[in-house]
Amino acid sequence: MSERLYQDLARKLVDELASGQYPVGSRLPAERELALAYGVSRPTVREATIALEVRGLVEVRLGSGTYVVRLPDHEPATGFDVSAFELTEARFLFESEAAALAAAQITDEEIAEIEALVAEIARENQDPGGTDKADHAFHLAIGRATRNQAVYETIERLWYLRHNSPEAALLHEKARTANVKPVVDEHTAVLEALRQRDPAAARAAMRNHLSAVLESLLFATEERALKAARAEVQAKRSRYMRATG
Amino acid sequence: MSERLYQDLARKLVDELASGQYPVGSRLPAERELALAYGVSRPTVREATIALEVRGLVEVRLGSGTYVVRLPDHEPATGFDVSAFELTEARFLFESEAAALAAAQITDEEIAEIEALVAEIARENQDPGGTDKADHAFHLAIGRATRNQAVYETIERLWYLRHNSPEAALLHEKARTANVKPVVDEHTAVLEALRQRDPAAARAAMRNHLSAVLESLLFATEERALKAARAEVQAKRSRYMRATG
DNA sequence: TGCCTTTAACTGGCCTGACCAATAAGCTGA
DNA sequence: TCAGCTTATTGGTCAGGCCAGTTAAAGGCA
Repeated sequence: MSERLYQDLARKLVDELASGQYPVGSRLPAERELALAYGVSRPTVREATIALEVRGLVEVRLGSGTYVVRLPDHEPATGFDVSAFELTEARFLFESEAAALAAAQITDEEIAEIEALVAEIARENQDPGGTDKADHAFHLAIGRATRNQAVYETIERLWYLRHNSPEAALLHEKARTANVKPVVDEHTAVLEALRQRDPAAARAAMRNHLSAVLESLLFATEERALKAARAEVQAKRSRYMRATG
Repeated sequence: MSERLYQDLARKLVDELASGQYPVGSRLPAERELALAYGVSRPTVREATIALEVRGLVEVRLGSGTYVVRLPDHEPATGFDVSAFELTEARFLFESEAAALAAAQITDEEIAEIEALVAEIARENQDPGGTDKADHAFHLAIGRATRNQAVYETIERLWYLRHNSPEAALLHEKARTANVKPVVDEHTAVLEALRQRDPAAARAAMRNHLSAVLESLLFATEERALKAARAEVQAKRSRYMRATG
């Protein structure tokens, strides 16, 4: 109730779409009609329809009307509350297969690109305050080599979710700095398998890499829990000391 | 250029966010200032900011201002133009592994649920005009059994994309009606592997199922191309007849 | 002097009413 | 019957205004 009017109206419209009142392809009432029906002004109606348009639910055609593009059913969750472990596990499952698919049809140019990225990853790891852009590019390049847009976007999405989970990013950073050397070797192994055009080897190398990431992530989680427990013990101890002074 | 003004403005604002001009947490200029700066009216500015808000880029706080929530980098593609083949291939890669993971930890309750869904799928296939809701529920139930939110959401997302590609849905429908019987057997095989808690068998059964879907999809594609070619020949022939008639 | 309250200058939320441009349906005339 | 014109309808945008929530500066009190 305390929502802004246009949000309230947008929600109502989504509900009506979901109820099947307006099938795909049908036209919504004119803005002036909606304004009258819901007791709001036309600018408010426009704001609500724009919200629906951005979500890809409707299409607004000048001089014609606003039409239903798709129903809000099955709308995928935003997925901002996935744990780092789950994300990496999903990548472990998915990117291994993607690597195998990529190995079957990768071009020389793509291999050269990935080779350069592995070198860049080595450089990144040297730098203590370095980013993981090359690492990102590495995994995306493999996704691109699958020649499958759905695979590519899924890899991209999983990485994206990781970057939008503060906890995940923190743990990853922690885990990454812990073992610099192996990470490069793991990437090199993937590259070598791709160069051999060996799907099974590529799958194995990627599984090995991501299971290592998973392991170091679990290690970081443990370490963090231990640190938190120690801090708690310390706090209790000092409180006890003060009390018993 | 031919974009609507608010879309144009929204794009410009996104560009400025991407350029780092406004870091996360900072405040954008007031609506009245933006209107003046870009030579548009305030309602237009409001429409643009609402578009950004729906995309999760900014947060609008009444009486305070609009603040940057996240940068538009790494924004995942909307993915509305993925072909049916690519989607199914991605599912083939991903859901097989998900089934293996699920087999390792599925509960008796979940097995019973999936069992009921397989029966429901059989019923759906009897009905010529039936939906594929049970099929959908089947795959989601396996995703849930992985105890991994990221895996679940990815499966959900791939299915969702399928339903939003008109071409994909059509081909699927075509492919589905072509081979009713095998589909039930394939689902039953997956169920049996899950019941045995056998990851390798579950992976194999799911791979078998989705590769069958992939095959029938290719068949439908061929058939459609043939039909289109025939229609084209027919059209040319009749035109020739009229011309020479 | 320093803290707290008050107040006034913002900011977004929403409205009225209007004009323009693109569309599409209806009309008209051939 | 159909092409071309007319006109009602629809979204696109603007101007200007009032209200309500927020914030920080100004002022009062201790």
